[in-house]
Amino acid sequence: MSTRNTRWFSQALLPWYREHGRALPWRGKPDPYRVWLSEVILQQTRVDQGLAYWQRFVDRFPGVQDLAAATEGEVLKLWQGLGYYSRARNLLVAARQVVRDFRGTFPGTHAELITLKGVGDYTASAIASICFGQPDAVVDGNVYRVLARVFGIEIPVDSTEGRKRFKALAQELLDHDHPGDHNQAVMELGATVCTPKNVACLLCPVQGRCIAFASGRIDALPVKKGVAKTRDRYFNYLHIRTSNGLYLRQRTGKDIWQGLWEPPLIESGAPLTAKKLQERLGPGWQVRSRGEEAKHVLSHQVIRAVFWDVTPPKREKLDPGWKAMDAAAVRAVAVPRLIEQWLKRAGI
DNA sequence: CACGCGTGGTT
DNA sequence: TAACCAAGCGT
Repeated sequence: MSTRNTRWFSQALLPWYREHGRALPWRGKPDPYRVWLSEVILQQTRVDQGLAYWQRFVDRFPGVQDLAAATEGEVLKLWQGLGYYSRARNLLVAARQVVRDFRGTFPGTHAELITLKGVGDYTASAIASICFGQPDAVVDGNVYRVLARVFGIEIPVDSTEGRKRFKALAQELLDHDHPGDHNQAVMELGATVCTPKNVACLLCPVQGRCIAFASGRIDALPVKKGVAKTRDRYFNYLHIRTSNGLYLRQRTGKDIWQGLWEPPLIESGAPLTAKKLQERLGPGWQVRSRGEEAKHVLSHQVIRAVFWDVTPPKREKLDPGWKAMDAAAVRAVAVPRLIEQWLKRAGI
């Protein structure tokens, strides 16, 4: 049990936050449903990117019961373009958990909140502190950066030891009288002042006690072990359009874009020539033209996609998982950005 | 517990 | 440009 003085941190941060914190729509009167929605949307996502999505979800699903009654397809469609689609699938699962397990009312403790799918330690702490005044400190990327700099901590934040130490420090610093504002203040400082690059130390309320600032180590903190390298993948999409419409199929399995729709896909270990594709498809298929190539960069993959214009053999039984869709049907299903952009360019 | 999961902004 | 990073989570 540390007895060092930690009060100054919150005492400097809270007034700054109340004057400079952004007026985000879920602040003010914090309704757990709206806060939960914002927290899930903002996982690994910037406020600027997530804000419009939050508004769409609140408009379409004003309460957790409304969301619980939705289909996965509709939730994915509303989520389209935001990435990390497991968040959308888990969002629906969690909404149904709240209705079934908690009679439609969000639970108010960390232990109960964390039972919800897609709600981990961070999100449970955020909801518990912001909506229910519980003394649970949040630790996100902002908190790692702020604490590493202010306290001059060189332990890698992406290590088991680091996660443990930063969590303990954040909990020690937490203002128990204002846990929600305190948590949001640290994150807001990290998002707007104590940023990864272009740090605004001159505007920082704790500059006077910041070890990294005093020792000129702002750019060296926080320490990270490193990121996993990316792999290249080659996607050959089959553009098949008949009088029945455009053929799409839904992605399944553990791969990317689970639950989203795309044209029939042949993945290869290297770029494919028209002849090679023809061999893969088999007799009767016509490879009419090689469409544009699109480079799509994900966090751990680089996808090089080619859209091939092909015609299946007459009277050939196509894969039953391939669905012929008219324009309205295509617009109604969720597609990855890569496919969304192709559809747009192709005028579909 | 190390890894995989999207997209977009910034440098 | 390639690299880095963002209000993390599930497995």
